Amino acid sequence: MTRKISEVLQEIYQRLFEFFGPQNWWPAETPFEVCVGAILTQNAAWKNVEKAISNLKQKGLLSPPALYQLPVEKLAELIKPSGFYNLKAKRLKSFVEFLMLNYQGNLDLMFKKPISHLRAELLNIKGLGKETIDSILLYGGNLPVFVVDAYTYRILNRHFLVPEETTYDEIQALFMENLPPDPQLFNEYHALLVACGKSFCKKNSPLCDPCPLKGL
DNA sequence: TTCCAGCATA
DNA sequence: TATGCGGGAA
Repeated sequence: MTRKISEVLQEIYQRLFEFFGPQNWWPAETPFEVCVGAILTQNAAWKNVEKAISNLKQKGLLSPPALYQLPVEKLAELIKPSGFYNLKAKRLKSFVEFLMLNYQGNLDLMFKKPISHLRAELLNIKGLGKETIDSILLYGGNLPVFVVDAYTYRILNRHFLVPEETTYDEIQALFMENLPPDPQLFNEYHALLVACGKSFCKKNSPLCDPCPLKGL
């Protein structure tokens, strides 16, 4: 008797929530801070991103107009702790330019666009990939988009729920077609998968025995 | 020395 | 498909 995917996904969520509790994502004061954090945290530890964001905050630069004016070299210097700083400075500038030129720097306006249109628009910005964009949509815009990341893939794959070659879109569809389209649920679910990935489902030496998903 | 809330390029 | 990008923490 093979269980329905939706039941398995619900059980994963329940187990993780009972073990870890609410994760309170995304740690940011404003939607714009979510966007900046989403770009800065690309393949970087969040602790280091916090330092970079703190630098921007201290200088009063954490707004679309301020970053729009700031030279990319200055920006790179300030976000150094988050790593890949020259690259990420360009990416931040690209996003802010997009936001200023198309939405007058107004994120509320941007998030009013139909999700599929907006997602396609954002995908055209160099340096914004699917995970970054979906994080912005879900955590910045409170839109019902499921965020997939390396932890999500690893956890599903190790439990034989998806094969090796599964794509981002396929994993995203798996969640979105088998769960109610609830932003709060998607918010908590992704955050819990990250928590599980960091604590147990590690890249090289996974701790399967004490993992809350053991025996799934 | 590894690894991190990825992405673009060749 | 592999590689560059990179500082900071474990």
